Amino acid sequence: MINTIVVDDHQIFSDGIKSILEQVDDIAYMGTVKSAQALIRALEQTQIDVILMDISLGDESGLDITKTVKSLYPDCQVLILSMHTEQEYIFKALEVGASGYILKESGMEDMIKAIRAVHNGDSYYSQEVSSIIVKGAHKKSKSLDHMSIQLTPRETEILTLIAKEFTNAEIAASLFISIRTVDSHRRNLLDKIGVKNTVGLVKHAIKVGLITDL
Amino acid sequence: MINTIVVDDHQIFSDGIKSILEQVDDIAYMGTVKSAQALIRALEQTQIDVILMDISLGDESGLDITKTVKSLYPDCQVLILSMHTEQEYIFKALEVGASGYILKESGMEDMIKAIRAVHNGDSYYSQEVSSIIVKGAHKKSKSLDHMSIQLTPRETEILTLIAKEFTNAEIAASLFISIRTVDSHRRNLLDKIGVKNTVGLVKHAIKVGLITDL
DNA sequence: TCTAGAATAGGCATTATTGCTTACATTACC
DNA sequence: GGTAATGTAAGCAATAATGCCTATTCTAGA
Repeated sequence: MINTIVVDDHQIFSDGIKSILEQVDDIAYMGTVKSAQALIRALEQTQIDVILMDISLGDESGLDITKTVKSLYPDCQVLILSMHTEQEYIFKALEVGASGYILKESGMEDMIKAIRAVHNGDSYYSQEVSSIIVKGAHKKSKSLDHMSIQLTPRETEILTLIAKEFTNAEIAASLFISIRTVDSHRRNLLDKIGVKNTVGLVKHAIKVGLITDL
Repeated sequence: MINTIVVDDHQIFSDGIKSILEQVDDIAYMGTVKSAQALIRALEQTQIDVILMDISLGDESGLDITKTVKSLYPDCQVLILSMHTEQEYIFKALEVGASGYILKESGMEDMIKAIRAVHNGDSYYSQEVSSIIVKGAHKKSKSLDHMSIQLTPRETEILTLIAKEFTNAEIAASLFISIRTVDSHRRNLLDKIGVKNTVGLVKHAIKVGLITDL
């Protein structure tokens, strides 16, 4: 049985989904929520397998919600239901961790197949969406192998100490340099590695094997 | 060939070490430094296998230096040369990552055996030190299995988001609670997990498998 | 019913970090 | 001899995190 929940603030549309899903044996419709807040609450209380997410929510972005949800509940699959065919939306959806993207104009067969697919751990994109992805794919072939970020020896030293829970002041004291220098290195590291804070630095240090004992 | 360096500010003593080591075929004496600063410089320039560390350095603690060095150069082994037989010193040395601890009153055979042992990845403690360790061992049998820190569901959510590079403000927005609440949770996490900053939180999150994709 | 734990939230102070920018010395390489 | 990279350091501002404390609400369990 696949537990599903709908995130949508268009009453009529979600009613339609409900009546469709209730006719399908292996899919359980657990309800509709109209806001991110309500969704989080529902996830905390109920075991949800697949979220049917409307991408054009009122003031909140369905994509942002997706990102948060996937962070908290990675096992919960998100299927985007959208009216938008723009590449930007579709790729953004992929980035934030959605497992599928179908258009609201798709048929109910499409949606049911998609729900089963994403619950199964696969991805699902409807015909139109697939062709859009293919078109834009070569542009977005950015290197996912960021293993090859070149740090200088000094930067490596600094990063190692950061990942050992040293503060900048402690690093400065250990290496006999000014805190300002450690500051500079730290900022350069954020830039080079492409993360936004200490957390990202630590994860990179672990990723590249700079520290082994967690 | 085992490259060794001596950290000691007692000229006569280090001269003695030098003359002993120069008579040993498989051990190279690379010099003596009198301060942490000089040691770090030397490590940056030369491949050092074993550091012979005087624990009773003038104003700097050999133990603190050891900790820093082991953080930066985990493959570099530290052998403590000490006059102190107090349990406290010995256990502290173990904690900061020293591989061996011998007393200055030990014979040169002891020291040479110790250098070879730690270079080989083993530990080495002279007779007296061993018996002191055994005496104090049962007291210090603290649980190394900190896998069993019990976090509440909410704390787990917060920690997950922290480890995903969310700031407190972003977490607050995601979960629809006040920043102050996230603050509180964060402080409780630091307490519970027993770490001093965000870095420690992230590493714990990884350790217990809260986040899988680095 | 009383209590302990959990989640919530705020006050207040201090320290740490990030963001943006500039600068200088050294080394290595062309 | 010029140039790029590296390591060093700082000014200045804003945001984030940490430390220590109190307090309220709610719920589960004794």
